[in-house]
Amino acid sequence: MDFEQADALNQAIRLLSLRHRARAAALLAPLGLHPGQEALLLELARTGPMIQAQLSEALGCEPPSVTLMTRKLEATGHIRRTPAPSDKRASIVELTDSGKALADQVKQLWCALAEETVTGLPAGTVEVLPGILNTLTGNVDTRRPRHPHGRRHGLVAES
Amino acid sequence: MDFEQADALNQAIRLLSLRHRARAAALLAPLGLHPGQEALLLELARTGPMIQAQLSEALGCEPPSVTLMTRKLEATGHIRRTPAPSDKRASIVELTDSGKALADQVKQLWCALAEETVTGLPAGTVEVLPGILNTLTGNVDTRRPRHPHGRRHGLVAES
DNA sequence: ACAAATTAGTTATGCGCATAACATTATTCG
DNA sequence: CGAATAATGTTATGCGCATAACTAATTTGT
Repeated sequence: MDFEQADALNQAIRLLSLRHRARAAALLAPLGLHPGQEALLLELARTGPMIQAQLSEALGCEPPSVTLMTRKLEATGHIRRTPAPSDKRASIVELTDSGKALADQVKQLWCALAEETVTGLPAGTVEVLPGILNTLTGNVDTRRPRHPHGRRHGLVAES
Repeated sequence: MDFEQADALNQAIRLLSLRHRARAAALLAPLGLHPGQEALLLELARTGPMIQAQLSEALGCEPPSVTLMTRKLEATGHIRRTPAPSDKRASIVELTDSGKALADQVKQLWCALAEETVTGLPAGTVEVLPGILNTLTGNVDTRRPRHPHGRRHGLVAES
């Protein structure tokens, strides 16, 4: 691949990251949220109470980031952290009532943002887009074991 | 669009941002660069000496970000900032020799990263991918001129 | 059983990015 | 002209994200 093509691609990804995040920030600001925090709330809404290590895995960011994010969301009263009885190292994170309400609002915004994002795309593209993006992500994902040519989009839980 | 679809899309964009940036960081680290800085070097290599305001526009980030990034790249000796003779407010930014050499190395990495990123994509997808991503970016870009259509599809108006 | 290795979480630090408030210089216009 | 306005850049501050170094708790292996 020549540099022109490569640069167009990398630049496009970088710009999409910046603008999509900026747009998310603008939408989330009225709710008192910063971009990144919504993902944590949505994950808790989807999966229920969980350990920070699981959050780190689900969100795709490192434990220290989770520590700081949960601390701030706890300070604003949207989540609660309680020590896990079965493991004295771990702390269980869960949504408070205000956190649940906020997550519902985020869901609304999230739909609006997605629709805004894909406006004007060629027919049929919207359906395959998430798959394409996930393929790209998988290709550069260093934290999760690489499946060389594995065609299996495993819906199976890994042991 | 229902929440499942919207979430899949937004989440996919967020994760791609994180992982692509992380992969870029891993590739750039041996060169002593942090992700984001490579874009500045490449822009200077592409366009030649320019004002910080132009860099801000080209990179799609705000002037204070440019101030800090240029300061750090100047400290590491890769760029040079000289006062503009025609405009006492502005400062001209340009690559030093070491900066030019570094930019060339970045170009190599950038090609490798792009190829790695698009591995395994359906035939024909690679060619249209940058265009798709740019469409998405344009749809959520608040700093650029609004969509050519007068029609505003956004659900949240920013007065 | 107990030392070694792993795992959960935190603290410290640094970068890129943002907004807000500000100083300085250019430009526009009454 | 001179005053209002716009543009360039900086400082201060804050968030998300990262890595490195650390503590404390749990699991493993012999």
